[in-house]
Amino acid sequence: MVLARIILGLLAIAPMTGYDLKRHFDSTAGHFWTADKAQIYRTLAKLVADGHAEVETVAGSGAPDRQEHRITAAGEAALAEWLASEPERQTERDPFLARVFFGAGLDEDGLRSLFAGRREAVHERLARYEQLRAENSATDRGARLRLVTLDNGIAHLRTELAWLDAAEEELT
Amino acid sequence: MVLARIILGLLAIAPMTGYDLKRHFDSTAGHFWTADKAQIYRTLAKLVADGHAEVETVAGSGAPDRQEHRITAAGEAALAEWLASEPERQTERDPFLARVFFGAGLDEDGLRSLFAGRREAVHERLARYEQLRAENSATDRGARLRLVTLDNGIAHLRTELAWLDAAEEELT
DNA sequence: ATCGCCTAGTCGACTTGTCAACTACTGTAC
DNA sequence: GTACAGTAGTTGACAAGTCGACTAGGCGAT
Repeated sequence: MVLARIILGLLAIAPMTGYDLKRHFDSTAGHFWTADKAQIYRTLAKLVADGHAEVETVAGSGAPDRQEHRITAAGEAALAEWLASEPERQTERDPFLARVFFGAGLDEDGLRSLFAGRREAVHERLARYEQLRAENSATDRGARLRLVTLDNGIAHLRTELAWLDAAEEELT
Repeated sequence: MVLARIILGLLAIAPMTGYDLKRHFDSTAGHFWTADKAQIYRTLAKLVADGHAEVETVAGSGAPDRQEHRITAAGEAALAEWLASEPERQTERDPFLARVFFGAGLDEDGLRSLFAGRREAVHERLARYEQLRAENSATDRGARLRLVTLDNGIAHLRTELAWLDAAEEELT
């Protein structure tokens, strides 16, 4: 459900193919949602079946044909309805924290490498987000809202780094 | 897979019933994982089938019988193996941020109530975590590790509140 | 020329997670 | 005296997400 709405939201910004959507989930939308491409294509098919989107096959110039998906009026209504509805409650799920939680079953070295791996992953993500942040500017309200969610990701990654410092300090 | 390991980890701390596990996911483990009770009972059955846990029926005094699950040696080995294995990569999924991302489709009031709802939910969670934090002390390495993950949750919730302030400020 | 990568999309099998209903007993509040 | 909340567990139907393999053409490098 959420994925269908997010795709609808992306289609509302611009018509896209499943491939384009996948790239968005791997970059601009990656800080709040991810999706497998199989799932993306299936969801697109469902959106079309529900009349929330339309397909137009665009002949690819030197590339495969593109199935451009465009949001319909019904789709826009469904999106607006979702936005105004009660937010779904968040389910926290962090396998890294789970490992730390049970870290007693790990020796000092194992724990250290667990933290080191996390640190690296967070740094990588942070670099990507900051790059993205620098590439975009808040031209209108929509862009400003999108940037603000990116700032959320950046803030949390910085918090994670600070926590890593404190945690490693405390567990010495 | 992760849920099975987390349950194994909890059983390694103390033998438990599915009901006990559910309460843990709703409290002490809730900051890094949640689980539906149907899923918990099914996973427990799988752990028993795999020889990672054993069941013992304890007659309930005035209450229903309890199916106490105890980790086996094989289960402990599986848990240790998981802890030492490559961490699964994190999939960020936040429906609230998704809503903000597409917030252009919402009027000022809708956006305000979206933020207000989040703020309230975060406050509530933070209060729960801080309560938990105050109730527990770091007696040994295991307890220290568990508390440190709780601190992670607290740090992120505080960051979220700060971000909410900044975001609302910026979007005025 | 052949290998790997990018674009673009499809399919089947599978795992994981969610929802709602249902059984069954106890203790407490109204 | 009965309605509700808590303990304890089960089941079926679904929805959501993951993985790997497959087709198919184009482009650049070796």
